[in-house]
Amino acid sequence: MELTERQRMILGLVIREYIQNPVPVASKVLVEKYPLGISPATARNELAVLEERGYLTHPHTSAGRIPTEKGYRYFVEYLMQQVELPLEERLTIRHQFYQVHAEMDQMMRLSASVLARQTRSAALVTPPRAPQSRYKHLELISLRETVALLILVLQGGLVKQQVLTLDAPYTQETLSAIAGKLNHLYAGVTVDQVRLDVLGAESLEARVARIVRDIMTQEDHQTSQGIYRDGLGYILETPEFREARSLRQVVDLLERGMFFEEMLAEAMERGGVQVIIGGEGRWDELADCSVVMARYGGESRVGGALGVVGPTRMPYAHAISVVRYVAELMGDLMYEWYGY
Amino acid sequence: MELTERQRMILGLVIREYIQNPVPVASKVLVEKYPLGISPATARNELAVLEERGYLTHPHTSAGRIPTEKGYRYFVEYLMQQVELPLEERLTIRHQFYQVHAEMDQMMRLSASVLARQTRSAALVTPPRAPQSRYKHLELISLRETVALLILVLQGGLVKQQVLTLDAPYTQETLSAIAGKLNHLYAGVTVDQVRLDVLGAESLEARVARIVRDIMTQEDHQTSQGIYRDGLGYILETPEFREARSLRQVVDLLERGMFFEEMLAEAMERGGVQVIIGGEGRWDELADCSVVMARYGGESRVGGALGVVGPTRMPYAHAISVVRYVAELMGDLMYEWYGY
DNA sequence: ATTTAGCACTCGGACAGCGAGAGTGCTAAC
DNA sequence: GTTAGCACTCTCGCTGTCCGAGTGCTAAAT
Repeated sequence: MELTERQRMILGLVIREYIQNPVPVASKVLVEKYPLGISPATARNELAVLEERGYLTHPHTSAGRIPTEKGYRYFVEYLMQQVELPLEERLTIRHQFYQVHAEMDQMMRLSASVLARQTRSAALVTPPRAPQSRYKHLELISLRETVALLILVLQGGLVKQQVLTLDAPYTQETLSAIAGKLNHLYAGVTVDQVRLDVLGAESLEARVARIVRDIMTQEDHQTSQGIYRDGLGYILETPEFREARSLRQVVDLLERGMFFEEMLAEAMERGGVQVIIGGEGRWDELADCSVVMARYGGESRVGGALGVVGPTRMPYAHAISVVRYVAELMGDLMYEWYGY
Repeated sequence: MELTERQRMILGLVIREYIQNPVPVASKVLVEKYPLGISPATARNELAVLEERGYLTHPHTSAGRIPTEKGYRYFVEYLMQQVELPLEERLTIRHQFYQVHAEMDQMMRLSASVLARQTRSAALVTPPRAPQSRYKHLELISLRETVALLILVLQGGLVKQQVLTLDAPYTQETLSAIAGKLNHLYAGVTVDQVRLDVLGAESLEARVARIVRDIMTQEDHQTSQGIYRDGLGYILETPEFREARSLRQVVDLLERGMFFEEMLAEAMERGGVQVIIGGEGRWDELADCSVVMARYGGESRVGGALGVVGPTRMPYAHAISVVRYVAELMGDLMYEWYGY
């Protein structure tokens, strides 16, 4: 039931050929283009076997073969040789990262842009998230007499802000005092350790503390907020989406980015670069798409995900290399900046 | 050379009809659908005049009329009656804004989403920008021994952050002292008033001050950073873009959002809701698109822009109402939060 | 037992021709 | 100025035909 070496060879060639140019590949071009030392007839026999096994298929009787999802899967799993990204490309990418300021938002935007450009696919980057956010520092800054800006820093350097309308004028000193008090009280706590009962119920402290708790709660539960996207346009370039079929669906999906959270969960578990081909039966909208994604963020539990979305007919080897490299780069920088 | 009342009437009807369903409108359907009290032949004569004048065209000899850009322009300028948004719709929108936390990012995301959904078009929202950023407050928070988080608040509540790697361990107290010193020194200054010479060249203060200056400089010059987008998918739904022609270009343009900055400049000048039809000769990529945009942000000089991008065949009256309403709403909230 | 040559067969895509239908422009009458 | 009538034009969908590509099968060759 196993495939022979030659069959594997041929399968690989068909897929490579098809990825390179998206027309069904015929037995003839196969033997002409590659020195297999067999005749078209033999190739046809082998192709027939591969089709029977479910790795290839036929658009219609008198057409060449195109890969099935199973075919791609086999290719990615066993046939594709993992190459490290060529030095030149690594340098191009690395170079761009050097220009970025030490700020998470900028880095994510950049990552998305780099991924998109290098793979000519749509790219997504989610912000890093800790499983449990922890209080680090609070700051209250008076903007006007009765309006203050609340800045909450969570462990790991995530900064949240909110405007606060006060019921009475407060000086900066009073505000700073309140912030100082809460900083002392809440240093390092998680959301369920935020105790409100020690504060006067109607005091400003209590109100601020409630807001802090709300923000932390939101942060722990929120999904698909602040995802960075880029290269949506590339999707439109791929021939398979020229005739908009489910294109709208795909773009919608990318805009919402919901599925990504789900996939993220798994990527978190498994680690390494994940390849999801044709929605893998679970995401109908991604029927003709593949997703290559990876977690970034070192050994610790705080991290995010990033990846690209393209047609199933995607240069997997290259995409995987790029995704892996960018993920590593982001991980390194995060470590450098935040220490995890 | 002026149009007669009846011609204006007919032009309006043709455009309305065409907007409602995108097939060339024929003389016959015109007289059948609307009680003009004229025969198809008369209508044809009038249509011929309108075509001669450049308000309408013909895809081919035996087809009905479709509006030209000039036609749309005339429509928007003189024929379309400006209606206020129906109460129900206003409530729907307003309701959504009540759920938002008092935070700029969230509000912009929400605005984009609301605009997109209500107009079924792509929507863009730029962040508010002051012509000159002013220093408000600085905070240095120790993350680890040799890593600190720099948080800079600009006048108006814009928060910038950056990670700082220190050359030696500093305690939180030392950092706070430095921040306090700079806060005292730089209260309310613009970027060109940031003086570095009063600080020891090699001190951490000086380094922080330089970073502050850099951030402010960047903020004053940066363009099209942090634009929020939504509803890109709607573009794909419009029949005129079904057959991707310059679709790619349009999507690209939206992703980069560059043109928006340019348009913003003008919108800033003129005020009110701007309508740019078919790129108006200046943006080729927007050939079949129209943009409805407005400035938000009260009388003061700090504000941003928001708008929607759809096909030239766009329900202008509605789009304009929605854009105006959302702009007002954002302006109000900003005033409430930040006082301008 | 595998490989190969040969050949019939099938299917899609391009092309041309055709007819129907829609809608105009023109002319002449109202 | 308006309208009826009519010829004319152009698109669109349908049909039939042809061509070429590529397969699957069979029988011969290695």
